[in-house]
Amino acid sequence: MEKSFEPAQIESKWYQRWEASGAFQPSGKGAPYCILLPPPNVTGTLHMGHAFQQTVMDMLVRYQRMRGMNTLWQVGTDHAGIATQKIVENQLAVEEKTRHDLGRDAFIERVWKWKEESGSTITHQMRRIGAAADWSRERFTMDEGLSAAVRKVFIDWYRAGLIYRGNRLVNWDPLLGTAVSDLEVNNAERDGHMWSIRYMTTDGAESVVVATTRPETMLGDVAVAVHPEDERYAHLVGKTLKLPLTDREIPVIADDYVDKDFGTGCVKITPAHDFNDYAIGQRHQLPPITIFTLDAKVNDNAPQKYRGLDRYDARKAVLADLEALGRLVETKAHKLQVPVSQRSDAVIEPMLTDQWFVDLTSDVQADGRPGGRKAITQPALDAVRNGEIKFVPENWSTTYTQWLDNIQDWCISRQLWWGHRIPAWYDEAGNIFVGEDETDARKSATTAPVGALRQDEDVLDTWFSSALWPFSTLGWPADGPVKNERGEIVANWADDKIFLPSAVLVTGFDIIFFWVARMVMATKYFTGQIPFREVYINAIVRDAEGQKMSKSKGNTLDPLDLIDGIALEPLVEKSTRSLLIPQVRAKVEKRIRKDYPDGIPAIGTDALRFTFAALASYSRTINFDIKRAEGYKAFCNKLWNAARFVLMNGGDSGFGIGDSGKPATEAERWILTRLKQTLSEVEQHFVSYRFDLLAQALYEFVWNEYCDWFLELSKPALNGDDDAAAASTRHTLLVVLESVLRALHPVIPFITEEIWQGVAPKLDLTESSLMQRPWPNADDIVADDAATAEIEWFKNVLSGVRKIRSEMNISPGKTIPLLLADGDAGDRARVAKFAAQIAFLARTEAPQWIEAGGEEPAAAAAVVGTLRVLIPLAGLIDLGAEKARLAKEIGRIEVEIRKCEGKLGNANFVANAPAEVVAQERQRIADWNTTLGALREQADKLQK
RNA sequence: GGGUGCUUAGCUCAGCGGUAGAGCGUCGCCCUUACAAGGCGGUGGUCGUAGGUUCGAUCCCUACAGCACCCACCA
Repeated sequence: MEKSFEPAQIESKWYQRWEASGAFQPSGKGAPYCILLPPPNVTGTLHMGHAFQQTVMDMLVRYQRMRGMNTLWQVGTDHAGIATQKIVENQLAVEEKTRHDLGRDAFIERVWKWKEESGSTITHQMRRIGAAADWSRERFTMDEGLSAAVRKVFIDWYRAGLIYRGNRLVNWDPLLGTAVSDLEVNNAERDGHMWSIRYMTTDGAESVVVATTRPETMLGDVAVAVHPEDERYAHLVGKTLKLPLTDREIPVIADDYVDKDFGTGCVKITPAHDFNDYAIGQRHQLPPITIFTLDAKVNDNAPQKYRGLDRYDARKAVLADLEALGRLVETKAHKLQVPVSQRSDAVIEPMLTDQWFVDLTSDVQADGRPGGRKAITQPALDAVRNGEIKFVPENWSTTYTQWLDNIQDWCISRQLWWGHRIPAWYDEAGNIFVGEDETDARKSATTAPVGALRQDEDVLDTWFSSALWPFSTLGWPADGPVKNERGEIVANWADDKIFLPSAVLVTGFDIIFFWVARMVMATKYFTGQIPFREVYINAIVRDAEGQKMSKSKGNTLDPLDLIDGIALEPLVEKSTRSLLIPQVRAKVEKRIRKDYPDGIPAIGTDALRFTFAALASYSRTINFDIKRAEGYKAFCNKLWNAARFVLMNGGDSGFGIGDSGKPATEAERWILTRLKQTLSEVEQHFVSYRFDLLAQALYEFVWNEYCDWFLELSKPALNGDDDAAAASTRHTLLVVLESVLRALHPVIPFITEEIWQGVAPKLDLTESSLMQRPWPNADDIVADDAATAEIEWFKNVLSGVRKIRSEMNISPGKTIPLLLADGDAGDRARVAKFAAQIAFLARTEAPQWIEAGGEEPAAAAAVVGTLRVLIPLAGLIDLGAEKARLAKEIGRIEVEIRKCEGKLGNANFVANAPAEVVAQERQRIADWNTTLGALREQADKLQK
């Protein structure tokens, strides 16, 4: 083995071998265990969030596979409608073309071509982090099988009356030219103004003042509303107002929606461009007037002079004209929330358009069939409420249920080209025909179409196909094998439905609504099953200071740069490449040069994964600190070197892993006991998804127990005279190492495999890969509490000596005499048993007992129970310093004793506390008193 | 407005009713034959504030303060 751990060489080798051997595919034995990869966008590249989330999934999958489960990690990518279409449109823009120049077919062909060329970047990057996923079953949301599922779901829901087409007010992105769902709209706080405008009554006798942040929409006003109980305006209700700048007259209406105390208490009503106003318009049968075109310019419903103006230009014009008319009463600064499209940053314009919706809100349809709330929403709500689906951490279920309780119908049509085209056709009379294709649509029609049929131009929301992921990837709805474009079988519902429900969904909280809830709805409806039993909501990865990672801040990290390392200049280049604003560029460059003056060191995949595990508590965010990762690379190196030691000294133990008898030494029986405990803990932490505790348990075991104590204790055993002890120790070194490699494999697969290959032959193991080994079962290991007590004693003795050495400044290399006094028969026996270990590890001469009443030289002392461990002072130790040290120690123990006495002296404590707590407290005080006695005796001796 | 978190060592975080922990940092001694990416030893905390429950509170309850995030929003 190399002297230190070099991740690069190891990683490239093992992943290929694993994948080629078919180790990532379901094994056919054991109970099914499935995890669905949240399909990343084909356009995407791997970021820290992916790397973290995928590490979590990979740990679970590898663990369950070792436990013998029939494990499937279902992977694939999402076509990501808007995002992908935008990328290709941007490419066209460089050629000064639009998608319309190409036409629909040519454009889509171009997107497919782009997808084939660069669409698999992210899946290749996934391999770098070691994802043991079944690539042979990789799917794409627009492949043939999944598209068939989309069509069937659309058609079935349509025929069940659960999908409808309607002219509704929707969130319209004027830049992208499509509707978007409520979820795809964010609110952004902007500095704006509040303008107050005077509207005169038709008779010119009176007026009202309305306030608005969007004065241009007055061109579409259909009323002014006041509160029904507002006495100021009661006499005006029913009268009409002259709408300024237009020749229209609009009524004053009364509606509860209006807040009497806000502003003037008068609200202008623009149903076509505001969701609240739309509702009011409906209540009062006021037909909406749309005043914008789909690209947000004023349309022909407005007066001539504003037509064709962009909405913001129209605002200026309207304000100027109102000002000129003396109708602008007030202008004041106002912070407002502006709805912004997540995908384009364009300000959303509510628009009346024809769209397709999934009914999620009606209880019963006109014809008596169940409505969407009953058929789709309620079952999804029940699944979580009744505990069939469990969120981890649990409180996310509140988020989920509250959203479903207040859900709106889902707008599923998008005015895009890239996506699943809606399987609906219109005849010349506007009748709708839905079916697999035009023929099917005609066939299933109840009325004969008028003239030719024309397919709906729109595509479905990306999340529509994502919602089907839990069952569409398994082959639904086909009744036979589903093949990919290369003719390979990727799924077969008849066999694969055993993987539904999957075990756990690992995903971010940000897509609970977009994806999680919709998967539950669709899967419940179409298969009658829940899609997954648990939802583990993973934390969001932030930078070391807890800031959100963003390119414009320059605090993003590319997981591959952490794995491979990157020099400063390439890092600067890469981080600033896509930044167009010079000031931002300069700021980012400065930050990177400050944060990474030497670039980023290569820490390797294993250390990165271990870091993710160690950070994955139930906390909502994890702050990724590269220092932490470097620490875990050191851990990998530690493991590596421990293995080197074992292999160098271990030789061939002469017997296989199964046929060891009782280990010969206490140290072996102790480390096996600790291994057993560690394995049980790790198993629990897997169940509760506490990867931080899991990583910590393994870290502590390897470093603080196996390396710090067992390896050190093994040295005198291996070099001693007792051949049986040496052979047994050699064997136990190997057995514990091999077990811990198995336990660590789900977290750090590469290094454990590499080391295991060296260890396996020594234990006559015949598997070709660590991946084929079973999970180490804690139940197979025998615990030995007596041995554990012996080793705890030993550690106390040794720590005592080390402390003296360190505090008295005795050179670590110097061998010193060691005397023992007092103690009991047990101490005698232990000293005899561990004499070689004590001498070796404490760097002392062979321990000498001072018999009772014997001559005792001035010495520094450590106390273990009644045993005094003495380092003679002569020439080594300053008497005054030792006295001070003892006094400090005595003082510390006296404080502890006083605390115990305080408790035990409290009658209420003794009366009310559980008996074992009282007993424990009595034991503690007894122990402290023993130690204190020995220390005082020592202090007396020194005094003489 | 509704909801959900968080506040513990210099930093990042575990612990969540009975002796305050880890990693990193920091200080001291050591290149001891697995590992200086290391070894050994140390320093460092009135567990956000104020009440309450309890024999006992960092942990449970209440209020308050500060910091995040999600949802819905008054024109």
